[in-house]
Amino acid sequence: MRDVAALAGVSLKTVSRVINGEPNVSPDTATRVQLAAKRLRYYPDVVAANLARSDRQSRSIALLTSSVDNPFCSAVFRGVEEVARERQVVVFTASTEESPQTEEALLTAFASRSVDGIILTPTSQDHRAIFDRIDASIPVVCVDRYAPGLQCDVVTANNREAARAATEHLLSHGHKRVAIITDFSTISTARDRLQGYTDAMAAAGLPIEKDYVAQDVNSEADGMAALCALMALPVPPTAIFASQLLLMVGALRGLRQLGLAHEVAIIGIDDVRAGDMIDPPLSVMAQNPVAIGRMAAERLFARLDGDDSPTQDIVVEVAPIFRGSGEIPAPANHGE
Amino acid sequence: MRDVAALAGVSLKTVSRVINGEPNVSPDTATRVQLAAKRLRYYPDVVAANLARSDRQSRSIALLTSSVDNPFCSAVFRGVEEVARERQVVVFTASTEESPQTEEALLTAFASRSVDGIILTPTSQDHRAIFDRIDASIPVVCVDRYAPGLQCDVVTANNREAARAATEHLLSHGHKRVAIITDFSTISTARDRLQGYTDAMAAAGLPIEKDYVAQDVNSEADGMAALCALMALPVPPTAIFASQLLLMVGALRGLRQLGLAHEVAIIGIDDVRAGDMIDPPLSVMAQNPVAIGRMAAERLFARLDGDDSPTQDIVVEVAPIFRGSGEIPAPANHGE
DNA sequence: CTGAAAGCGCTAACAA
DNA sequence: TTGTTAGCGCTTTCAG
Repeated sequence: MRDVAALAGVSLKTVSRVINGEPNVSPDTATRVQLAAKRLRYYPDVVAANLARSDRQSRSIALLTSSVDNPFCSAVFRGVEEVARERQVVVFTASTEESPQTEEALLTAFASRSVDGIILTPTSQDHRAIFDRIDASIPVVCVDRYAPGLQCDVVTANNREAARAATEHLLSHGHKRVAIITDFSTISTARDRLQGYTDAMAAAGLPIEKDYVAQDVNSEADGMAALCALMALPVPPTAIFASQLLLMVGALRGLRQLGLAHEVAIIGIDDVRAGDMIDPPLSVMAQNPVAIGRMAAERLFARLDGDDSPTQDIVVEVAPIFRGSGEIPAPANHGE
Repeated sequence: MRDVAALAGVSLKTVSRVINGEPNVSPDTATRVQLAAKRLRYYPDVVAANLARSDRQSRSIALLTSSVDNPFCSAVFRGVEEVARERQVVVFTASTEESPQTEEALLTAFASRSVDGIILTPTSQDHRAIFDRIDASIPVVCVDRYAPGLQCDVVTANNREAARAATEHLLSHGHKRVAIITDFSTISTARDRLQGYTDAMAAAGLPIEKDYVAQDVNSEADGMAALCALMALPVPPTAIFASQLLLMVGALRGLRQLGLAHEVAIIGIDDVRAGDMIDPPLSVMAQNPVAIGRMAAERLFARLDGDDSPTQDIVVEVAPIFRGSGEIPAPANHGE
């Protein structure tokens, strides 16, 4: 920058003005500076500029999800990226692996880099300690889940209702023995979905069999294992509600392996690529993760723009897609 | 930091020393500083620190892929993230959308943020202009594809061989009319795969029918459209090689819609989640995108560590997974 | 072992 | 319209 100023025969401040398109620069001074910058291949250092700038915006945000590799998370990322790009904001991304320690380390790392805001899929049960540090200064928006003790905007799917509708759908096909396979109960999403399942069962006057509730299942492999355990029960379920994409895939693989893929009904949450071509075609309650990501980013930018209204809980509806796997009827001799 | 120094009754430099764990600080001065830092909830600003530091490392890298939402890309990201995290380096990610303009804008944005290095899935055909700016200062590693005129480390799959093997596999099941559906020919990966297809056809003494080469197909929807066009030919192909994940899914959907999913053989590149449960089960040449991402990151960090050996071309082998869709034999009356 | 001064690349506030 | 001075939060250099 010094060199540019020298070559153009102006002061540093004038260069700064030209670079930033500030007014009050004579056109020919401006062109002289631009030429000099071009010749010297000068590009401003936005990091240094942001350090000096009084509003101290870094024009960067951080997105923390459970794994960048997870299709739901990367679709959320997609939505976030779209709105960030419109605002010329870049985004750091990292995976928490559902580990509170990793989450805290990442949060600290990004806060130290003075990101303007954070979009978080919270892992920890208690974020107080972390947010003692971040809270005041950096706006946070939670996405997909909320966190106890964390007062911030939240964007989630209507998990409870989606789970209720999914379960009810199974019940409407004559099933009475409906099992649920669900994620870590530390995750609000999993708790809400379990609640929706419970709601539907209660509404139908059916008891909740403890054996039919497979909790803390968190991977495709575990989903398959959980399914096998369910089917090995003395009185196995006739329908399965898999409360997460990976669990659905794992469970269905289990059913196929047991030769039950066309006997036992299964419905999941989140759509899978090519889910229509799977045998049997997947019935799912489809979230719209890109929209969820967009909304979270919009909320974050609103905060950055000075919105200090009370925190919002944005709930996004979930769309049923019934393709077959969830419409397998209960066996005729269901009376046992 | 000033406040910490004041509270601890020491100079700025001493605080800096304690924070960075530099030697030559008496233990009790150190604890005094640490206590003060804790009390004041002081956390260093790593951005400002990096600005002042002579080596000027930002401990950040950028990853540019076609879309963060693409399963191949996010798996690469996963690999990159794993090795970046080991080094306490954060990563910016962004999608180029296969647009050279977007790519250039992102490259400039990240260079202006002085990332230490860049991992890139190149879109442009000519990167000279961009790299005039970046080349000297910021190491770049290409991943998945290489770019003409770009002298840098590259990590790709063995695309040509994978395509050759896939095509040969179809030929070995008696097919003679084998079509290829492939991506933009500006993409090196697509060109190499087309070459592999050509290799296999030539080795079998078969001509390349222009009509059987569907190029510049770049989405699931377009893949389906391309498939339908192929099957509408007077003499349609009996086997399809889909040179990319999304194209395979689109093409298969087309076959299913035409009721030909069990008549026409199809083999793809890249595995799809639940590909084993699709009807028919997918035969694919599976890349290992996480490994590719890891290797790219390792190469980048080697450069950052001062490795100035000649640029490397790392080629990763592709693993065949034959599950059914690629083993459908040619029809008996294949004579004409 | 510790501190004072200078400066990283840039912008803010004010002056000319 | 332009330039000067100070300073962002930190590290460096060199002197104590």
